[in-house]
Amino acid sequence: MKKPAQETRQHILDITKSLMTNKGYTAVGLAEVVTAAGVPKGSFYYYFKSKEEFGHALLDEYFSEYLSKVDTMLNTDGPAAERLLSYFRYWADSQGTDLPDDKCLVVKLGPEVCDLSEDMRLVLKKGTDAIIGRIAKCIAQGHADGSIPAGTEAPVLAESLYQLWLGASLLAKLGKDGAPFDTALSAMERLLH
Amino acid sequence: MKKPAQETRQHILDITKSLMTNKGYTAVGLAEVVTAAGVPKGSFYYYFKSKEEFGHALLDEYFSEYLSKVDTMLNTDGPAAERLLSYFRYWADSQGTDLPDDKCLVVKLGPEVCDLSEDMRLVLKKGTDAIIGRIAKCIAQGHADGSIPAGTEAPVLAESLYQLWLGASLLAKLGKDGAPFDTALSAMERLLH
DNA sequence: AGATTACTAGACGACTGGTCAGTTATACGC
DNA sequence: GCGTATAACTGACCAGTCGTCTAGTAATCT
Repeated sequence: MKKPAQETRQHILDITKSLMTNKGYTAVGLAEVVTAAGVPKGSFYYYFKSKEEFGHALLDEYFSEYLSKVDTMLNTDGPAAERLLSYFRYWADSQGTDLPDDKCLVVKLGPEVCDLSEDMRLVLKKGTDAIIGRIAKCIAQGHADGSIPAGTEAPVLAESLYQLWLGASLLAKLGKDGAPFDTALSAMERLLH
Repeated sequence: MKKPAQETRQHILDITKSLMTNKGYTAVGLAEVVTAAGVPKGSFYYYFKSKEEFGHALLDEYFSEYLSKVDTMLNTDGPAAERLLSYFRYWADSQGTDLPDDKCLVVKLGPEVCDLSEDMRLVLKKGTDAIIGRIAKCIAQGHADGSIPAGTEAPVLAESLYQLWLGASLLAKLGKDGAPFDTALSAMERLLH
């Protein structure tokens, strides 16, 4: 009957992600977490030393998954400009109204938890820096292969694009409508040329 | 000894704004609100029928103040491009690390409360639409007076800029650092020309 | 069998948003 | 001026939930 070590811990993390995505960090209580995961309440503190460490782990997990997804998307063949475009098309698709999962935790949890815990803030900072780094790398490749005209330094342009799409996600969330992504897409095209 | 009608209500709203800005909606309990405002707990429910209505009022208040500030900034003399620039310079200044007040509630509370209450979501939606509207109007004036070259329709460009700065605020919050605003400023300049 | 690790039940005190009977202040009729 | 009706306001209290902890059981290893 014994589960492999840490499998339960992972299960809690997996199950809870969509809970957090929908309701936020503070609004989701431990009781809800353990019920959803089908884990006894008392066990929670065996796997996590506090709710904060739990949130920390959740964010860590999220970024590592997200970054590996980004890496596969940005490291395919073809012109860098096209790869970049397909990444942001994926962004628009996944953040659209419907799907419950895969939502951007940076937008949803970032503002809430970064003031609650310095630890979580640092995870968010490191994660977003990494994402911008991947975008910057792809832009630099675009400069090299000629698919993206030079003009703005890759890291700066990358941060601009990320900001733009973060803001678009926020507006899409507030409006329950994917239209802001069209706006972001067109602005991005202008920034790239 | 009697206070003018609704003065206490207003006082609660005023005092609480910075609390919410720093800790978030769910994380701030009624007890903290009433203590900070120096108002008896029981009175809270005389002025507000629920915490949700209170949050609703807080956001309403925020947008009305913010919009009037934007209006005075965007309705001065001079070329529209300059007025626009001064608005976003104010944005960068006010959202910078130091000042406790005047923080953008759209970034801080938006993602958290829009899933908690449809009412609050609609206030946020209406408010952000209004802000974008003011920016769009200024851009249109810029098209007319020649200070902003034509190329992108004013409403679309306005939404792009707002997205960009919203995202910059989020990154600035996560990094406790105003650098993202420089990035946004330079991206904005490219979008405007 | 004994030692060690893996896991869990349940209760802890503090605190949550919310209620309402009761008190205090104002307004009005005489 | 006084009595009374009405509005303005309040604090003790509610049921429920919060995150946390500890004493304990169950499983595994030596």
